[in-house]
Amino acid sequence: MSESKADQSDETAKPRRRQARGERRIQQLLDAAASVFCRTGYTSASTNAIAREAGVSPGTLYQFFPNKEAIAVELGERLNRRMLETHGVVFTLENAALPLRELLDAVLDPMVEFNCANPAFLTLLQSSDAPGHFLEEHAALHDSIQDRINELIGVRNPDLSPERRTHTANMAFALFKAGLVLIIGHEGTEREAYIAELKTALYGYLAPVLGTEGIPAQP
Amino acid sequence: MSESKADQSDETAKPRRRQARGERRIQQLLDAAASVFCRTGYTSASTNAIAREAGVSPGTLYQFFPNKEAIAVELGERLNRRMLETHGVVFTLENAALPLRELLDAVLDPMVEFNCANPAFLTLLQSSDAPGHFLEEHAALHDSIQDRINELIGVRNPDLSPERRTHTANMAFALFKAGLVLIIGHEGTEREAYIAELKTALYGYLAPVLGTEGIPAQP
DNA sequence: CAAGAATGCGAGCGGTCACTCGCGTTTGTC
DNA sequence: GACAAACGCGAGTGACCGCTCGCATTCTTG
Repeated sequence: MSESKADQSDETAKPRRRQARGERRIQQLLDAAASVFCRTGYTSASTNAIAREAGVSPGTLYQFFPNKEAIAVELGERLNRRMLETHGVVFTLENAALPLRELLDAVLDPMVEFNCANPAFLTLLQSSDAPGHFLEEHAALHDSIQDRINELIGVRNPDLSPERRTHTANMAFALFKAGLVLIIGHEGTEREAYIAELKTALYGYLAPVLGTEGIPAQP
Repeated sequence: MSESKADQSDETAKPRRRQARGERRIQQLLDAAASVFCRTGYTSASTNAIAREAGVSPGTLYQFFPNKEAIAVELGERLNRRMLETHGVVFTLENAALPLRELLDAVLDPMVEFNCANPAFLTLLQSSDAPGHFLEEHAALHDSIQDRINELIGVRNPDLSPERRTHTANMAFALFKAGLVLIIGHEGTEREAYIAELKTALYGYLAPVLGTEGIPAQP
């Protein structure tokens, strides 16, 4: 899935040459899948419904994905990749040194915006049903974000024990996801209100651990 | 599907006389359902699996429940009823007047204990898939808890605008559920640690709104 | 252009699931 | 004991779902 054209050393001779049309179809199908997953969740989403939403036949769908699970995995990977691009901008050392209030703005605003624009990401992160291998991918998604938070806390407060740091990172992420559900579930000024509430909550939780002041630049 | 021979006026014409054996079966089936729902989620749980777990045949299951949805609804109602008994003890005026730290202990400890003992409750609260009517029941469950929180905030800080109070109650409940997921997902000292983290988070969030001090008794 | 590969289709296959039905067993009531 | 109602069974039914297959169409390449 990941390596499309690289002749990898060992296995999987993949002589599949995609045409531009094919890449376009894949994108259509993933967009449709995101829409259907959001509406019904992973398990209840039927591949026929995804194909219909994409305006293609079931057979065409299986031209590009070996099975239903692969659709969710590929969608998750793509969203995660785009999320990590946001991460790269967001979890920087400069941001980590900011006063807490500004740090939260700098981290949360892009994250919230991304998730409002791509609600499927939250859906995949939350989906607790789903069979076997999908759960592993799910966990990987989770950890990849978790690590960033963990790292940021470590930079900001190096004296914290690793256990407390992990607990704090886990809880902070969980609180963030909980807030996201409310945020995505509302619109307009209501949404803005919940964004503010989420920041308040995280500020109150993290202030004692990370301090409210910024960190001066190191020599 | 729904009511086959219902005289619809208001009451359900229910000439069904249950024997003690039947009530016992119903409890067995609900226990089995709780177990299966927890393991696989609502959608992926099959009625055959529930019947097997309860040690009865599929036909017997349908002697007591008209369809799969009704099982989840009845289970939700029973758990909610038991939860409300806990609520009654927990959301009292005396508790509302306590210093915030103790208020959180008084409210959260029983709630956490209940949810650890009945993980199906969280599963039903979280289940985002599930078809039509189940979602209404789900929302009702949700609101019934939400109202209690709303009320407690109102008693504690009557000057808060209704909108802010609702936002605060929603967010507090969301944070609680997020913490519960972590708590139920761990055991032993890890679990204790996350309980402490959840209390810290809620304290940090609620302190500016509710105040940290207790409220003296009114004349 | 010709040939082969990639794309596209949709009826249909095997399987699972929610739910039913006919019939046998237990229980309560007179 | 007699009768009806509640309980219990499990093979079976229809619907849906993931996925396949044979065949038609479109693109790339030489």
